Amino acid sequence: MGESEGSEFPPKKQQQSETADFPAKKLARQLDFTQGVLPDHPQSQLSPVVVKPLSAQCQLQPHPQPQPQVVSILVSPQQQTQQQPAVRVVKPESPKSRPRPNAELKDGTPKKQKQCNCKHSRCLKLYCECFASGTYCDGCNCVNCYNNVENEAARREAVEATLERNPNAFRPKIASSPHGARDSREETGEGLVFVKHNKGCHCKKSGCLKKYCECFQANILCSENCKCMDCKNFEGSEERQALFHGDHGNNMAYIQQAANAAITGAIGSSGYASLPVSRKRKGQELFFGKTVKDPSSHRLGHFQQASHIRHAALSSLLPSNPVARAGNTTTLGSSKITYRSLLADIIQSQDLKELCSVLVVLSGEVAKTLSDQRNSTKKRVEDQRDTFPDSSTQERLQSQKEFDADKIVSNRSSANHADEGAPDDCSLDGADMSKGRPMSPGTLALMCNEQDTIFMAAASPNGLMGYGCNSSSQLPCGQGMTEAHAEQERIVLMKFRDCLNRLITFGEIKETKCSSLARTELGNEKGPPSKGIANTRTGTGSQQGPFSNGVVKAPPAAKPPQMVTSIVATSSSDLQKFPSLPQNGDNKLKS
DNA sequence: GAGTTTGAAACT
DNA sequence: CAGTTTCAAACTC
Repeated sequence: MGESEGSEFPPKKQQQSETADFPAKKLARQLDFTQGVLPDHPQSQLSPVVVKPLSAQCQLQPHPQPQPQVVSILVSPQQQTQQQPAVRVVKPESPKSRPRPNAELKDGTPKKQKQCNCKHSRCLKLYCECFASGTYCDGCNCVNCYNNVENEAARREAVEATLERNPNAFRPKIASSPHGARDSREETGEGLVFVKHNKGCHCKKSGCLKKYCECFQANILCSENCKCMDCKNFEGSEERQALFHGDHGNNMAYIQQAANAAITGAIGSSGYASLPVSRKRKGQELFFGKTVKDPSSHRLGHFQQASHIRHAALSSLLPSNPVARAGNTTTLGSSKITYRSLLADIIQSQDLKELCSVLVVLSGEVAKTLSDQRNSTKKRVEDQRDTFPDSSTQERLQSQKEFDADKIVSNRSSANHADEGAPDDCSLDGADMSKGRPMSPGTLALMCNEQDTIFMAAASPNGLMGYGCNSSSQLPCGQGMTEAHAEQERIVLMKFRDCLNRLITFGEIKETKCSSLARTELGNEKGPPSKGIANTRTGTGSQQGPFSNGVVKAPPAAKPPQMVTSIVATSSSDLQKFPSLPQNGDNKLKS
């Protein structure tokens, strides 16, 4: 009733002529809004992902491709007739992370768009979810809707009014904490992300455990921003845990799927939606200080806590970079689902460099060995030609030469396997990389074309490819050079494959641990809930993670850097078989 | 589906 | 800023 129905929204025909007088600044701001791209609103570029309520969040949702989406409001006027629920076009994406609880179906399938049911607000106030989310009403069940193209003037004015009341009205309510305050943080599949409700809720009766509560709705814990009463939406809350763990089975499957996805990379960014885990308890934890609390690290988030600390170093190769994505994911609000590969912690950018160095060195060494081999063979042939000038002997010598070349390959392969010792390597080696396997003309042509530009260029800084060049210079491109590079490529690829295999193995180990952890955690939480500092983990302790509990056989090197080092170290040991291998590279790997 | 409850938004 | 009203979603029956 408080809204003067008539005066506040003049007839649309009139209004549309008024809009031209907006100050430029205001107009620009409105344009931001009307285009669905709000300033500082990164999540507007992400696909809609739905935050499920705690009870429903146990299923792994298919992750929409995070392809950027222009969220300009494009609903055509023809489709925007008021009160036309029958017409249902795809609504532009919400630029706002305002909780959109109905944005999905019960089975977890994302729904296109929330349909509002406004009756008295004309869909021009924040009461209206469509309006609040910066979208036109489309196919809604609203009455007397002005949130459409036909009433753009009125709508714009309403936007203006709303922004004057609250400049952040259309900004995400749920956003990452700019300073990464540890309170109210959320552990996601991607490591810890600091999220909180910007304004906080003010719930009184719901205990912040119903969707009336915006925090709960957004699947975050209440934070110090909240002014709620009798809040139960904090880490360690019995009520909350009871709610959350209503369905262990799904949760477990969820975690398992997540781990599998991370390992197999079946999902692009691989991973899983953020579990409703660990955040901070507003009251008690603030009382005890922020560094100690975080019993958070409870549940799935255990092993991800370390990654949270180190995530800044993750390379772009990794499926998800928490740092890069934190802004997006955390401001998603309703679409706050994050993904992270289980391998994310394992590889650091420096490790990739090391691996590349190893491969380059290995390549150079192969080239050198080949070159030496050919030189010796050639010399032998020449010597023998002088002794046995007959053609049959020449053929035999040629065969000998080819045999020698093959022998090099064979030696390399066996050397690779000799010191790897990893059982998981056995199945893949050798067979599919058959030595002496003829290369297709296309491959040969490719090698001839690329060798000087890519492959050799990569190694040339070390001067290692000089061997290959020397070798090549002695033989026609189609033969010696090609063979040399084929061999180099083969060895390098094999080694790279071996590294990948090892990486997979580590990932599998990690998966196993995660699964066991999840089981353990779920089992433990059936018992007395952790509250306050009782189960507080220290920051350093959490680094160690739950893997030290012996539940799962720990890998030889549990820490990511060590993992990678050991992965690459295989190459290092291989390189030792080459007497002329530069020591620095070896030492580097071993260090 | 109707009625009730709830808390954010709007208003005073 | 606090209190009240309005509003629409969430919830209950």
